[in-house]
Amino acid sequence: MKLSGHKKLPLKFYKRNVHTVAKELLGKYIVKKNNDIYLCGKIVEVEAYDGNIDEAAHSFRGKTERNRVMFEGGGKLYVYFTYGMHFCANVVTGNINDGKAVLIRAVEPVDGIEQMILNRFGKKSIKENEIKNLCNGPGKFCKAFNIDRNDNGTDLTGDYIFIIGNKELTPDNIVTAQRIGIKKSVDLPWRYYIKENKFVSKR
DNA sequence: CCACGGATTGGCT
DNA sequence: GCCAATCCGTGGA
Repeated sequence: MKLSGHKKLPLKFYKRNVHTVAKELLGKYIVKKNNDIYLCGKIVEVEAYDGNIDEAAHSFRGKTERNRVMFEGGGKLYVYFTYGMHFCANVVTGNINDGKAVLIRAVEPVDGIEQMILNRFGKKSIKENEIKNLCNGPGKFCKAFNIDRNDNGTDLTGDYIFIIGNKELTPDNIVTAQRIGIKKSVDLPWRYYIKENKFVSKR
């Protein structure tokens, strides 16, 4: 795809309500420069986390060394390590000290797919019907995009990791559902994904 | 100070 | 469907 055809999202985009940002991130393209090539994926599934009222949010009990990026204001990438082996990436939203972020749960591979395959499986190619397994989960997405603790705190208005697109890309068929894999605040319907998209982690 | 368990994944039954 | 893998931040003692 042509990166030049889309505009990089400005800081203003991120400094808004976490649910507004979550839904508007759907359909947009997240880009990461990796080994001189651009990895690009269409965001198809996200979850909102709000430290004020959401016990499942890392920010719920206040700022710590681990979650401090969640408090640095909209437009940063918050990356954390979990289960002893996986990384998950979040787009921080709102203002400084809000403690709100959007977890990227799944993307549809668009560009740099060979490099994603290499990052995920350490080999050059996979079967065509395995492509949907490249980034259909928060840990899988980070592995494919080579996102780890070094990327925590990345400024998304820079040219290393950023998100591109415009308002027209926002899908009109967004499903709202309960979040996945959490034990607290399980009833909050804060998971959003594109209806019938094959690259969503779970339907 | 230390035991617990997690915003997950993949392999095996 | 079930469960092990494998760190390390965090909360309770």
